[in-house]
Amino acid sequence: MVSTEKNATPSAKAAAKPRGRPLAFNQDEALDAALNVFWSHGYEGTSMAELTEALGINKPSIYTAFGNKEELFRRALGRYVTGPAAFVAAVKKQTTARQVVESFLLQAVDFFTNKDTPNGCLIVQAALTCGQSSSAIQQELMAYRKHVEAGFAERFDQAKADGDLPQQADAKKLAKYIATIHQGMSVQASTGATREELLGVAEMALKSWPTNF
Amino acid sequence: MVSTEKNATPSAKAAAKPRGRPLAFNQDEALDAALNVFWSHGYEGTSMAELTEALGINKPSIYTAFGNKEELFRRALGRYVTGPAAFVAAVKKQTTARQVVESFLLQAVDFFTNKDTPNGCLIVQAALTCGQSSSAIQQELMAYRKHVEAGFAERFDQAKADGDLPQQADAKKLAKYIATIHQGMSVQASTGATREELLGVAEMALKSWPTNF
DNA sequence: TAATATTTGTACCGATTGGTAAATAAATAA
DNA sequence: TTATTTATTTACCAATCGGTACAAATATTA
Repeated sequence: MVSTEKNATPSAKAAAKPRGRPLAFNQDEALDAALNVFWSHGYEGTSMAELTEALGINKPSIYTAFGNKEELFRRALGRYVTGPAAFVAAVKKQTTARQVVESFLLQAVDFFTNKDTPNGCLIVQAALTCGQSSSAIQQELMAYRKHVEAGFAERFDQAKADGDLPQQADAKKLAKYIATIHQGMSVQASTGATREELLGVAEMALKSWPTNF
Repeated sequence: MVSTEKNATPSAKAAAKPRGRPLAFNQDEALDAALNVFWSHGYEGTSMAELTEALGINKPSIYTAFGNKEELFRRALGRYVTGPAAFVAAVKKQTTARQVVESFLLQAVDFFTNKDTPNGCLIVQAALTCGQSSSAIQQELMAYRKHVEAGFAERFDQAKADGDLPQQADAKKLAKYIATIHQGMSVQASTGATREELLGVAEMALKSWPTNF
């Protein structure tokens, strides 16, 4: 079920009036539905038949709107990164490295065990589903992971400059460490770990965090 | 290519002489080949076509020998657990909890990055590949993980009794912690992490291990 | 109204999925 | 040899995969 919605607001930059038959669904709602399916079953584990049912849209409409399955996944992934998983990029704004990683892991626990969304991380879930086709998707996901990890490493280098991490700290190593914890918690969550159990894991992982004091 | 091999040794308990046409392949070698494919691509990511090519055996022979794809996976999984992954159960024989977990993580690093085998852990790899069919396989893998984790928890309880873990230590929590590290390292390994990087992760993870001294 | 543009539903495409029927080949038992 | 048993080969099965041709439906423009 996708609600029909007309853009009834005549804004300043007038939206060009569409010529033909109007879309019977909302693109963003459809993408969110697709995201949920991919998030649950991975890329190759999701069939077009599942998608048509979840989106409430027939296949040809999906193809005219999004291109193909791979493009649909990319669009859904974009929604994921800027939506529910936006906290991953946002935590770097915390004032100290310690606060960054603590905020990251604790938010990840809540995120992974949120009752309203599939358990675990879409990117970890989809990255491991690899039938040697879809290698393009796989490499893209790997690149994204590397990007996130590099972002944390940069943040930790900044922390060393700020003086809230010891000079001898290895930023890349620390980044890979918390990425590994994150991915491990994702696997645990997608196979049934509870919020309390993951909080215990995060707490233990934080104990080994280097300090200047 | 699978070598033909007759059981030429007339042992005490005489092996019943087979009646019909002899098998043209060695079952254990075939299982090892199947294990390698499943290990690389997961359960659903592996097709029977890939298996026939990797084993060098036609499909009907695979089906008469092993039943079906699911049974073949189970058999391969058995070989995995008692073969290359046997160290997981064996490390519990170490004399202290600290030695158990240290030995476990360091061996896991070498195991995950062994050049002669696929990267990462078959069980993590296959557990996340889930197209809602094969839920039987998925639950079996989850049960196995739980079993391993429970085994570590038991070992840590023993360590508390032995006095090499503090009395206030939470055995289940510690077990889930190292299981999470293990799974995270597996994801990292299957997406390209090097031995040195994983050693860094393991080293950091060990820093938070509780001590009595 | 008629003409045009776009989306929809139905029905289908070739390729691949896991799995098998049936004939043939290779062994032992009589 | 002949009968029996088992394994192999070839060729095929229905179901599903991602993707699409085509015509009916619904909108704007003229």
